[in-house]
Amino acid sequence: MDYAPVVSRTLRWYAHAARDLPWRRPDAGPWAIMVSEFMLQQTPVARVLQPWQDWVQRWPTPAALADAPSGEAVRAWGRLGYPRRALRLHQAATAIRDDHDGQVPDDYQALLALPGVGSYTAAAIASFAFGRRHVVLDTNVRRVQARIATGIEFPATAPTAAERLLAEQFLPTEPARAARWAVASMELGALICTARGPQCDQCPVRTDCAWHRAGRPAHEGPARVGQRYQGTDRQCRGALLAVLRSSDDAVPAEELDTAWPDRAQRERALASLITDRLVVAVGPDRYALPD
DNA sequence: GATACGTGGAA
DNA sequence: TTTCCAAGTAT
Repeated sequence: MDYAPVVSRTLRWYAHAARDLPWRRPDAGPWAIMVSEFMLQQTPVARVLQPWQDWVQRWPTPAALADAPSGEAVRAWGRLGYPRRALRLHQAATAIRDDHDGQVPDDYQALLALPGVGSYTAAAIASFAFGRRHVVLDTNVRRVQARIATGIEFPATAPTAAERLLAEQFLPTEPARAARWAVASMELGALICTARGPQCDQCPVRTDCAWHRAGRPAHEGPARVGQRYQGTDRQCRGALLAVLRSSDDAVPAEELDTAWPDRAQRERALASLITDRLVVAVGPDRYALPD
């Protein structure tokens, strides 16, 4: 199948419809882009904008972040969620400072070796920051591909080998064009080809879309497993960490007690936070963010 | 491959 | 009010 027309139409659409996001501007370097990619993992753009500004201003280089205590990274992460990302970004910054002369690597494999960088993020940084040709397969692109090429409303739970092969067929040969396709196809998924209420009437490739041509058939198969939050260990961890973030000093255990009434769950969550190195025990029954 | 891992806004 | 889901990674 020749997807060149799909690529061309999408690039033409992106040229006028793209959002003006700060990490896409010419003055955003590889490090600023890398910070944005960490923050955007499972987190909407709207919630990332302010924390990203704060981070790149406070820590304009990987070395600047690496030289700060990891607990400060966790504190500055605020309520973005998944605070292990802050820790891994700090670890990645340390590796870049120590092993890459302070420069974000431009090579996919070197990026992939960094903590918190998986196949998506490595490809995204290589593509967006360095103009390299890579399949950038995020949730948006997967949904766009599923609809255009496969004719189904939603892709499988996890990326498959078939999806990667399909993505290769879309990817233009020329690196700069491939990089533009990567960001443009993500944008199409984020703005038009959305999970709920897709705007097919505004879609530049609706005539190329197998799902649209088929009359937008509803998704078959089991509904996705819902992710509960209320009452979970994750919520408990979040509550405990919020207390520690708000304090400049170590916090006595009694103060954590007030943040989560269930003792067994609280202790289990605290232990897991310590295992994850998001929290350290300092002195008898006192806890703090790590150094 | 399934599961754990935060948070908040929109439907 | 409940459910869905948002530029994933690590185990």
